[in-house]
Amino acid sequence: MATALENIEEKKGLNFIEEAIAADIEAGKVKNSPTQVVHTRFPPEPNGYLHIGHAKAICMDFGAARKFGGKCNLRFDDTNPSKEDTEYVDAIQEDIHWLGFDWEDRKYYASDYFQQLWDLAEEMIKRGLAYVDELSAEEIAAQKGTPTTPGQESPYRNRPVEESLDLFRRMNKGEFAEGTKTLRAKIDMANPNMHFRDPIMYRIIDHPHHRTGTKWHAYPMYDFAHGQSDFFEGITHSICTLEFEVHRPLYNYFAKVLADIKGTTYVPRQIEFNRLNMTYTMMSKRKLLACVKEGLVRGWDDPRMPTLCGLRRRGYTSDSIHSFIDTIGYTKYDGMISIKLLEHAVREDLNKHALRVMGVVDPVKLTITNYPEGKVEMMEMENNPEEPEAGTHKMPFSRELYIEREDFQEVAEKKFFRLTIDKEVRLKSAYIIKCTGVVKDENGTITEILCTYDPDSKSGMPGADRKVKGTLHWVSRKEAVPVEVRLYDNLFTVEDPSADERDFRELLNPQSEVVLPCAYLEPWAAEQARKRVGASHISTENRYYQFQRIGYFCVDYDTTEDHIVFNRTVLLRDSK
RNA sequence: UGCCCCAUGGUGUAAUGGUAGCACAUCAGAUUUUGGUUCUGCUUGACUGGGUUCGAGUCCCGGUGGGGCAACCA
Repeated sequence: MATALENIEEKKGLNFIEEAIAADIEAGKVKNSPTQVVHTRFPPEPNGYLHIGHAKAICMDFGAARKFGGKCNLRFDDTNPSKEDTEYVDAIQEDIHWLGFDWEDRKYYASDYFQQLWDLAEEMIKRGLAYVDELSAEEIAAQKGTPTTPGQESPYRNRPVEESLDLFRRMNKGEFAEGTKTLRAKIDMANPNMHFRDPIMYRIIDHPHHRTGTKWHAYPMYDFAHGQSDFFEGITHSICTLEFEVHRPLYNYFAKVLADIKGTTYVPRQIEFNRLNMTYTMMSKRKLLACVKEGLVRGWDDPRMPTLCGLRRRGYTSDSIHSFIDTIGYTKYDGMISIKLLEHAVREDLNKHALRVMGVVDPVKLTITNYPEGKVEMMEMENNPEEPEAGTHKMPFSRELYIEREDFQEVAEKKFFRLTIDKEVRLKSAYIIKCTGVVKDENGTITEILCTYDPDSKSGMPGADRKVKGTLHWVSRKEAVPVEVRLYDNLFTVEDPSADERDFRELLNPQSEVVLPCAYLEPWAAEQARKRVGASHISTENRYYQFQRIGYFCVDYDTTEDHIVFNRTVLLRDSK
């Protein structure tokens, strides 16, 4: 049988966590664990939707298991019924699958372990390692001390074991009000690590639990649930973010207690990495929830949200998320990642796969005065120059077209090489045209551009080989399909919204979503988009397009047979 | 004024005591029927002071700077 280590093609390229795991394998620690393979877990709290930061954790947890031939469990960390809900449970599973990971038959809940946790707590009381406290939250906070001053012991700290046991059992019968009693670990009120100052293990919560209903009235705290759940599942490596670093000694303390009671030497190991911070983005679930609840965005899956469902709706592919995560890496340095890196990742992926179409977002009419009225030619266009096998499609060309308003300047600035009076420009996949004049309305706004075309310059003909400085995209006015286009930009106007002293609502970018109700799209693309009606949000068929020379766009879920909606995922790189 | 952690170009990340490399960004050029893509090139880096060593980005000590810890949240 191959050892787990041999499953790694190359030991190089491992990040520091994977190196630690490899070392544990080598040291025989993994073999000593219950399942004898590298066993990780992804432990979301079902109190919100997953965001790009969670994707980083998911790739770590599931990725490490995959890399070492081990397993990764999905475990919902549902120890606080007042915040959690099943709505989130379903969404979380969909997002993990979207990223290409699967927990097989290992979907667990911390609430699966409520009984085991309870029994463990009772055992700890019996061993004199825990006691029921009757101080209020304020009192506990007051006697906890501060990071620089030691705390004081609770007057209930040394009460008889039987008394604590009796009170603890009654805490769970609904006999006491919320906040009146807690179970505390008896450790050390003067410890320099605040987490050792008799941490609360259980508190009373009178709120039905999404899975256990009203069976329990006392619920375990994170510190007394997480590591223990890891232990029950035989987790070898419990990987989490840096803010849990100071919890690790307590994690180890509780693990040792449990191992002693069980009479084993196996204990799970917690390792921490830096969480993802990204410019112009906020990861706080609380604030993200506020954006949703206050209607500041279209919902959890608003294309501006950093949530996985939001990014998906925006047009980000699962592959692009993976490549982004790969490039940012895992370290213990708490830095800030530029959102440009994410955009680069999606451009790189979409460049390879998105179908090229013509869409005019801000149209102005263009008339080719020497082109026959009523004539329509079907021009052939490559679906994807990066992928010739993707084939071609046809689009109609006629006397009256729309081009992009910004592609014309009456008086061209120095580096402008698009359309201007008396100059030639190429209409992509069609003819070379020359501007002869413009028509303006009473306000001086251009309403029509007049051109002539060179009949010998049709794409593919020898006359088309002439060098012209610019190439424009266009659509035929009569055949073009009006579509709604939603242009997206950063949700926030400042690089680091969470560091700003202003309320995050004041930092929202008013231009983060600009809806253009009437952009024009070539008919073939509209036809493709209609195939998306009724498609699942996860499916990728016919979803991603490049509007040539503008950016990448994807069909939005709001699309119906007669109302097509596109989201702008990201602009093309622009070296103008 | 306690405890824990961190420090490599503008940003992020490699190296495992032996030539500081990669990606993104930036800038310049070539190619291009997308000002896209692709290709080429340039510029820019070890927080600081000691120590160990033939040799230190890497190990040790002291500073400095940053992050975390005082929810009955996770």
